[in-house]
Formats: sequence, C-alpha cells, structure tokens
Amino acid sequence: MLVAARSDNGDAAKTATDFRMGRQVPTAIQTAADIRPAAEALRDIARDLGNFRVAACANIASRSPMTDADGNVLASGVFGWPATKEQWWQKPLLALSSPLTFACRYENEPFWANAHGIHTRAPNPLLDQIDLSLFQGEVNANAVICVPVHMSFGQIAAISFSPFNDKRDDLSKEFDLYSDQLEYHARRFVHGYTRVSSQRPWIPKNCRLSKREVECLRWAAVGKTDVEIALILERSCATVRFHIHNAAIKLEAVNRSQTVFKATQLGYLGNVAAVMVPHPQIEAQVAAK
Amino acid sequence: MLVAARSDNGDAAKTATDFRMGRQVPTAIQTAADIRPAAEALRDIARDLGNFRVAACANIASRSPMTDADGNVLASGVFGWPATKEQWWQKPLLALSSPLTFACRYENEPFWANAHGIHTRAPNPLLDQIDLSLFQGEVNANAVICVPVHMSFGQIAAISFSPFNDKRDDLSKEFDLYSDQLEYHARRFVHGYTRVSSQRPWIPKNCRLSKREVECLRWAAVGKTDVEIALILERSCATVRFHIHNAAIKLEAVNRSQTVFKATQLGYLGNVAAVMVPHPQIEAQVAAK
DNA sequence: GCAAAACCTATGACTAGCGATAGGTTTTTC
DNA sequence: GAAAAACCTATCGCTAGTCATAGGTTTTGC
Repeated sequence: MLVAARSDNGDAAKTATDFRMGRQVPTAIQTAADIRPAAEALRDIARDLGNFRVAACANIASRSPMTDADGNVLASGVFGWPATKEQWWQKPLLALSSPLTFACRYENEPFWANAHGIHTRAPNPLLDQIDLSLFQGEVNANAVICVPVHMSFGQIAAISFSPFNDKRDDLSKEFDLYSDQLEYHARRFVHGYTRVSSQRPWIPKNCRLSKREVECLRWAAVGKTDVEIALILERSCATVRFHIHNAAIKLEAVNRSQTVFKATQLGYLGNVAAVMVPHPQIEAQVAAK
Repeated sequence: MLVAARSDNGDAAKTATDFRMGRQVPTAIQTAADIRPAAEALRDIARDLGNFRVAACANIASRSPMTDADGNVLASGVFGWPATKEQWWQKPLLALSSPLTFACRYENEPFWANAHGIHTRAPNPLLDQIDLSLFQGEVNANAVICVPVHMSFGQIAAISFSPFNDKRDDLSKEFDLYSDQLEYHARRFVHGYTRVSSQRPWIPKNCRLSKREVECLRWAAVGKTDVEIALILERSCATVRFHIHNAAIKLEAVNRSQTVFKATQLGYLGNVAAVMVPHPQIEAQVAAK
C-alpha cells in the first residue's frame, strides 16, 4: 500500500491517515495487561529509529519505578538497563537526573541534550542556567533526546532516549528526524500508564470557581496576605477571606495550602506568576501600617 | 515522492519521516510574527481535515483572547468566528465552555463530545459527572473534537474543532482518523504561542528540594497542619516547619501558599492527592490533643 | 418582569496555625 | 574528622480560619 507524499501546499493534513495506521497504537495502554507489550513496543520503536535505549519516569515527583502488571520493573525487564545499574530505581532522579528533570519542568516540547547544552525546538531561556557540567555522569550517556510530558493534576513525566552502546554525542539529526514520533509514542505510553496505574484522583463535584474567587486565590498563590490582597482589590480583608473560603469549599479543601494546591492542579491559576504585577503602592501602604 | 506504507510488524517507526516532511511545521511559532500565519495554517488544516472551525484558548485560566502580533483577535480575524459572536472573548469559558473546560482539566488526550457524552480514547471516569445537558447552547456546536494541552507551570490550553456550518453530531469517525494530527498541530501552535506571548516566567535559581522537604510539602498541600505532619512523619513540629521553610527559600516563596503553588507548578508534588493515604490513628491523636 | 440563585461585600471577636528567630544536637556524607 | 544535612526545643508575633450575621447586586430561568 503506497501513500502519496504531500507537497508543501496545504495538503499536509491529508497524510495524517498514515500517522496511525490501523486502529491500534502499539504504545497505547488500555489495561494494566497492556503495559508490558506497550513498553516493548516503545523499546522497539526507539531501537528502530535510532538505536536508542528508553528511560521512562511516569512521575518525576515519585520514586516509584515504572512496573508492569506483575510488578516487574520496566527499566531492567523491558528497556534493557542492566540489573547492576538498578540502583537508580531507588533514585529515579539520577537517570533522568537533575539537568534533565529540571528541563522537563520548564519545557513543553522534546529536546536533546549533551554536556554542551540543551537543544530545544525553539530557544527557552529558562533552560540556560541549568548546570550540565556533570552531564555524562548523571545521565549515563553522552547525549540524550528527552520528551517531557505535562499531564493533568500537575503531574510531569519524562522519557529519555539515549544512544545504546555507542558514543554519539550529537543527536541533532536524529532529533530533527524522529522527535515527533518519539514524542507521540512516549506520550501515548505515559498517558496510558498513568491512567491504569493511578488510583482514582480526587475530583470536586462539578465545581465552578467565580471570577472573584479565582482572583483572590491567585494573589494568595503568589504570596500576598489577606491584607495585601484587600488593598490590591480595594475590598475589605473579610471579603477576601470570604472568597478564598468559598473557593476552598468548592474545591473541597480544608485550608489555604490545599486550596491553592488543588486550584493549581486544575489549571485555575494558570501561569499566574508571570502576569501578576507587583503593586509598589500597596506594598508601601502595608509597610506604613 | 512515494512513501512505502508500513506493515504492523515493527516498521511503524520508519514512516516517521513523512510525519513532518521538511523542516518547517506550519503551525509552529518561533516569533510573534509567526502567530498569524501559524493560526492560518491551523485553520486550514482543520478545514481540510474535516471542515472544522477552530476555537483556541491558550490558557483556560485567562480571559484574554488569543491575538496576533498586531493585537488582532484570532477568533474573528483568522478562525472565522463571526464578529457578532465576539462576546465570548470576554468570557472565553463559554465557547470552550464549562463542560469542555472541565474535561480539559481532567483529561490528557484528545476527546470528542456531544450532548450525549464525552468520548475519550480510553475511559476516564473523572469525566462521567460532567453535565452536558446544555451542550449545544454552551458550545455552539452539536459536536466537537477537543484537544487539551497541559503545559509547564500548570498552564492548561484547550483547542476545539467543531463542524463548520453543518449539523454533524457524531465525530467518532473523524476523531479516529484525525485526532492525532489535530493534536499535533494544536500542541505546536499553542506551545509556540505561549512561548512568544508570555512574559518571562519565574524560575528559582537551580533549586533542588530534598526528599524531606518534598515530603513535608506534600502533606501540607493535602491540607495537613504542622502538628499533623509531625505526627505522620514522627518528627517534631519544628522540624516540619524547618523543612517547609527550607523549601520556601529554595523556591523563592514568601509563605506557605506560594510555596505550595510553586512546587505544584513545577511538578514536585505530582499527583499527590491520589496517593496520600489518610492516617486514622494520627487523626485520632490530633483529636485527643 | 419576577423570583430564585449566585455572587459580592462587610463586620467583629476569637483562636488555631504559621513564620521568624535563636540555639543546640545528631546523623550522614565525603 | 569536618561539613552538610537533618533534627530538636522554645518563644512570640502575625496571619489565617471560624463563626454568626447582615445586606446588596447581578445573573439566570421561567
């Protein structure tokens, strides 16, 4: 079956059908029993594309290694990491170590990295300060392609593809050729893994925060006290508390920390730290009190 | 140029090269000047694939409409929403209205929806309670394909594709055929848009939270007081405060709310609400005090 | 247009919890 | 062994949370 290539004149969309030929994506996971075959598929795709070895961390905040339905660790059981290197399961941050983990927090798209730098599709100044001096020791590779996966409830996963048994330290060509597909399969894999292995996350009952509630919460999230928020919004301290308390009830939270946490997880606060402008006048007023 | 089709035997990866033929993805944005052409590309892809009209919200927590480099609103200027419907820019939640916005908070992958239900690639019970009784009125379409985009710093975007000038209310076939590519282009577009239009987000200087700091923060985030955390961890209240205070310093936060906020944004806390198990004994001890 | 629901605003008193500060000890790591 | 990390005790002032109450405005649905 041959598929016509596209031209660059707006027919790009029409070739989408070969993107996922057939109904079944090998890396997708529907049930726990799919984990291992999906991991094997991801491993094979990575090998086929660039002789990469996969390192996958479903939740960079967690120390749990990814396992299949029978509890076998995928890193050694499927992805081919030697059992002697298994120490990193106790410290998953080491393999997807500090530099990569950091980059995954701040970058939405795949990137490749080596000791000389982190190479993204578009410049991301946030990554400039990441210290790569110990790259090889921390990452166990000279270069790596890494796919950050930002998910619901604030969960971040990271999947890396490093050269298997070779010394490549420039993956720019492979990155250009394969990053989209590596990203696609990594995301499908991690989404499915997270879905089948998570316990049921919390969800409030059809809550809908009001504009005022969100506004007050945002200011609270960036560290303002009730008094400060009141001055900013030109409302009383009691009103601010009232709104925050209402938000807490709706989010089924018991205090402000939990309220902020849940609101952040659900994207109510957005990228608020970048847009909230300090109020020099209000700060002077607070200081005068 | 013809590209051989793949079989189902592990050659899937090899057809990746036609996934993004050439170096330039039309929906990718490198500079603000790219916004409009990228939006036009997204519009055209959506039209070509399924005669869809695009509605895009870069940050569901924000009321700002997406605009090009000259400040023109993309919805009316590019995506073809009639100017008379422009009211929804003041209330972006209406177009990507409550049901869809809610679903985007809880779902990582594309889905399609109509008044009868929300149809995901894999069952997501979290979406079951979403009220779709007013679907048509709120979404302005009988059915819609929607792509949630979870990004760094807890930002969530949503891009919907609804039938343009027709009454389709079952998009399951289009969804199966095109959801991957719609997702791909939507994500590229939104990532680029967010990158070029955001002010510089905050970033702490190479911070690295310790295990204890994260542990204490997690419990704080789920609403436990210092006393409760101390009992849970079998440490003193002061130690708990010490660790949380350390985390605050590293995250450059002024109080607990901001600390929790930043830690959540950066994925330090993960999907913690699902894994923290209540401690009935500690709660009894606290009650006894 | 009207009634109900949702949202907004405010008060005051009290207490629980958090933040800052100070100083010290113990454990872990190199 | 030294330095760093983790842990501990204590105090005090500030902030957040609670409670009960009151009233007004806006939005929604019929």
